[in-house]
Amino acid sequence: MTEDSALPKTYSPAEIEPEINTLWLEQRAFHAEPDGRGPGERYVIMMPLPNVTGALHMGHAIDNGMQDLLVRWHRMRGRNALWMPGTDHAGIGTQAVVEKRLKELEGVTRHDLGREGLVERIWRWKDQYQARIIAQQQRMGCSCDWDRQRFTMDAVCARAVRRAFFKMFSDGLIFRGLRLVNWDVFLRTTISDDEIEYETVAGFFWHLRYPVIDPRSGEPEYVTVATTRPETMLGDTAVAVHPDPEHALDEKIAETRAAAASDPAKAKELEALTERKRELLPLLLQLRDMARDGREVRLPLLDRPIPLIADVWAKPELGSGCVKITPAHDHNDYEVWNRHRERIGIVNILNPDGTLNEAAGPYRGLERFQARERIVENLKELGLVEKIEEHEIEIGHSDRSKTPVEPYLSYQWFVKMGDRPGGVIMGRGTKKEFTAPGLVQAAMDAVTDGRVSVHPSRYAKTYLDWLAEKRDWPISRQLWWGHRIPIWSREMKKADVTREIGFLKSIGPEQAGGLMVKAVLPETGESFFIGGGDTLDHRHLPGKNDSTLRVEACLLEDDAELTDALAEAGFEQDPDVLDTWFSSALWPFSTLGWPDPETAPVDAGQATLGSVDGKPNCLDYYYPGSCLVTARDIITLWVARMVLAGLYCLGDVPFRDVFIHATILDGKGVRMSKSKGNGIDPVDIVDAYGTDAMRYVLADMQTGTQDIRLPVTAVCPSCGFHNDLGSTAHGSTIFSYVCGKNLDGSKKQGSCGKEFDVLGTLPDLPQAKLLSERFETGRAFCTKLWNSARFAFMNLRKDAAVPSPEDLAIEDRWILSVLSRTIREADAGLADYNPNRALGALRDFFWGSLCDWYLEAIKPRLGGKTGDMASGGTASAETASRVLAYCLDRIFRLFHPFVPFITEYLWQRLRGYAPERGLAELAQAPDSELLIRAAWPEPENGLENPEIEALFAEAQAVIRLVREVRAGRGLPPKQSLTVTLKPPAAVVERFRQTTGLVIALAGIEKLVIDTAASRPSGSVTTLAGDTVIFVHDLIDDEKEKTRLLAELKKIESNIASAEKKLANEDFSSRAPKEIVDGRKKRLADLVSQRRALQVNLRALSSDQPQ
RNA sequence: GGGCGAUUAACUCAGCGGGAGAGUGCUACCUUCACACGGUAGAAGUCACAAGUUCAAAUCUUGUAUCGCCCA
Repeated sequence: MTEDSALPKTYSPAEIEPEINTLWLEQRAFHAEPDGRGPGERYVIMMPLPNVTGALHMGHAIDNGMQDLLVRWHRMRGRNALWMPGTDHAGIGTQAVVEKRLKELEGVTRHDLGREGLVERIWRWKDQYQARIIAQQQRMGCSCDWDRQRFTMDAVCARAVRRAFFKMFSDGLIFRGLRLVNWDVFLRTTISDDEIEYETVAGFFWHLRYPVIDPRSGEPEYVTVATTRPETMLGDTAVAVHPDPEHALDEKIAETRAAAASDPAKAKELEALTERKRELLPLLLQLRDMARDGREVRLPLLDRPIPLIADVWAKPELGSGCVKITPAHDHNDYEVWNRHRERIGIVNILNPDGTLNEAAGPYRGLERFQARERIVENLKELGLVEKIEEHEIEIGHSDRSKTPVEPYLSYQWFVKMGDRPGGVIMGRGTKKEFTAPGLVQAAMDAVTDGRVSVHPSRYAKTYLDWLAEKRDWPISRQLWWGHRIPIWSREMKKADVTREIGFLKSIGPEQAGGLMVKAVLPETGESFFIGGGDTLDHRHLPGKNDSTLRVEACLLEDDAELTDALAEAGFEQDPDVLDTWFSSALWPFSTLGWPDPETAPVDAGQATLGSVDGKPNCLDYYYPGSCLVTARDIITLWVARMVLAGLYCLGDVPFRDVFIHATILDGKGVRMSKSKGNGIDPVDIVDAYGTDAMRYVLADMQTGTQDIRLPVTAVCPSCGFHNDLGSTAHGSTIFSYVCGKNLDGSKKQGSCGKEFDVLGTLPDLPQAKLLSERFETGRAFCTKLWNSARFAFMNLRKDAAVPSPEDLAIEDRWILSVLSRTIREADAGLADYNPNRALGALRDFFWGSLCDWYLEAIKPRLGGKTGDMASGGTASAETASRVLAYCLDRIFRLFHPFVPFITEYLWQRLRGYAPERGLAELAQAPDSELLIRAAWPEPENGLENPEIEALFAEAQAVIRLVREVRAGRGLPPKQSLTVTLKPPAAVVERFRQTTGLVIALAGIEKLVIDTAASRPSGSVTTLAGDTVIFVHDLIDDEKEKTRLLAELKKIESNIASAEKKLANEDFSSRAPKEIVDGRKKRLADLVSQRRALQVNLRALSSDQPQ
């Protein structure tokens, strides 16, 4: 190639990125297949599947960026690297979004469309968003195997879900139970704890009076209870008082007294408590005795007698000291009910849609908040409202529908997570089968014994703490979008079971293997497995002959013969679907075709999961995987469940490592999210700065300790002014801003002052695009990489001869040495999940060593003739060209996982400019058609040379000092200088070796090296260690004398402190020898510097030549 | 209330027992032929606070304050 065909002058990511993407996709560069590489040579990452609720955000950008970094690194290291992409159906999230849109755009509800109709609409939504997500991921350079992408509801995953459920059901790990759940009255489904957003709002404490039934003499007429939700009183089944109020109060008083010692505010509280004890305790004791006596109060409005009970949930230091108990509508009260089941009942007053049911008597049919008003009004009329206090309350809102969540009593399906009698067989039927005490324990053990290691390790504690509670996992959702629970059930008399399900005996053996029937006695939860087909066994059914049993049939497949037969016999399929996490938990192996990759029903055009050409199938080959990469908020939800699902289904952990990366925050340290108006779309960043720039910055900020703060900039849609949201004033809403308006009301120059919105939901305001200027660093880096490559390409000699070791100049040997150390450091950083460390090492090498020093050093060699070489010896333009080509080859490879597009693009050109890039016996650099498949560089121990590095560092010091003199005096760079070096005789040869370098890089015209030089008149003197540098013809001697005296003073102060340190007996005797020696050396250096300065000063004073 | 993390230059962050670092920003000079998204040089920090351990503390221990996250 010629200089004419050099790179374009400017780096333009928008031009090169699509071209490179096409190249990779055409070459199927991301595709992975089982081959001969052994278990230690495989690298597998299952993408934490983004859900199809919406587009990707910066959280996905960091998550995918980290995964791609690891996958590209391991792929280049020669691993058979599979990165499995896919998307998650996100049951509630997606259904909520689609339902909301239906209502907004078409004014219809899901009940208008019906189950099938709604599901069909959601599939359409999913197709649209899945395509968008994949497009986003491809723009981010994700090197996933697109031939294998999965969706949690596709045929392969659905089959795995069905199998896992059937297996768990058959093992007695799945049961149906009555539980108090978080109910979303808008979506009419239960939601998990982590789908609730808590918000503190102003509310009230209503103090209600419940009349005591038949009060005896001296007894109170009323018991007062306080509540924030008065309508729940309709479901009250008891009033509780503390069983030992005196002791409880004393404890509280003691605690407050201790705190009051240091906090004056507590003193007041202490006083109030003491007062309360004096006034209230007698009443509480009396009520406690009444409770023990079995006395009752009358529930107003419904006129229902309810018992007084003694329970520790009643806090004597709060409110009236008594608390109403509403087991069906409050989690704490539910626990109270569990403790007093024999005395108190449980009454549900709500319908699924949030209206009151028949248990609410006269209030039935009212919406919950209407009922509240009516009830308070009626109680007031009866004189039963003692007082109303203002009170801040925390209200949980469903983060899907934004409506207040109601605790609600309902039947749900659960997985038993705790230890089981006889244990649980894990990986049944596999070679790795073992018995664990229970599912959760198995998952805990895997982390405790190191089969799964968490990075950073502190997150292992989060994982273990959460699992240690061993809570059962609620898996049913009252939704239509998801995997429907494969249970058909009906109730029947125990005596009739044999006759009623006898028809099941007639089914064929094939279907029988996919059928499991269980009978449950609802009152106690006792159950018995009847089995399936021929094995039906009715001998040990629970309950009495006239008991009603619930018979549950679980089907492995939707076999039409079976479902028809069941329907005919009055069985109905459960209407609920499974929690999304149930299918996500199987992701590490459902994607690989579990339970049988050979028959996995992959989509048309996809790579098969079964065995090809005698190679292992994907499941055998790629399971267990290598690493799970995710953010920490998902540890409990997902990581733990994947581990236990993998152990349960396959007997082995799903991955060896868990890499928890940073969370993306905005400039104020607030978690970035679309709904908060601070969410940046990664595609906007890519448009503005390029993918590589984005990835570079994210990798550079991933350190393992800090979260990633990205100050958010809004680009004004009216004038294009960049507004930092942290310092811009809001407009008419909290999601709008005024362009250029500072928080103090002043206006920034160049701004238009018009209002804009950042959410895109305010109809009257234009929406601003959100960026972060933090990414400029990344673009600057890419530009530097581009320009340095451009320079190199213009100078590389295609036909350059391979240098032999003696051809190498000092700068050649130096850069090769530094490069090898850099590779070592980059590897260490990557292996330690510290991209910042790896990238830092690479950048320091590329920018700080290669560009700043090596390229500058070889410019004269590249441009000049053989006789015009900068650093003497046998160095030549050809040698420089070869070394440079080798360095570029290494650099492109090393940076590739971080900035894949630009490196691949430059690699493609480099192959033309320098087809041969190895250094013969010194170092190999085999070519590769694609950089993505090129071999990862290894450190070259033979090239590392500490002596050369030290020699080069000495030359650098001299160069820097001369530059400092130049800059300090404002001399133009063009002005050539005459310099005399006066090194100690012992090291003079060292400086002779680097003369050429110093001349070239310090802009020196004439350099004299003379161990006996005296200070030339008018020269500036400076010191590099104990070498004196004279820069000629610059100043008058008096000024120089003053300057030298100042410098002498500084050195003497340093000497004093060094001497003091060494004189300290404790230091010299106790500190390690190398530290003490280091100090001694430093002191010696200082002393010789002082001597040199003194010599110069004498020369100035006496005017005598030295 | 319990747990985890953070607090280092104006900003964003490294360093985590032995001379305070980087990038951005700032100042001065430089459009020299790869790069002004650049180069050279420079200014800039009681390493949150307090006590302790140590010959030596930004670094280890304890406590305090502030901020963030997770769990109840």
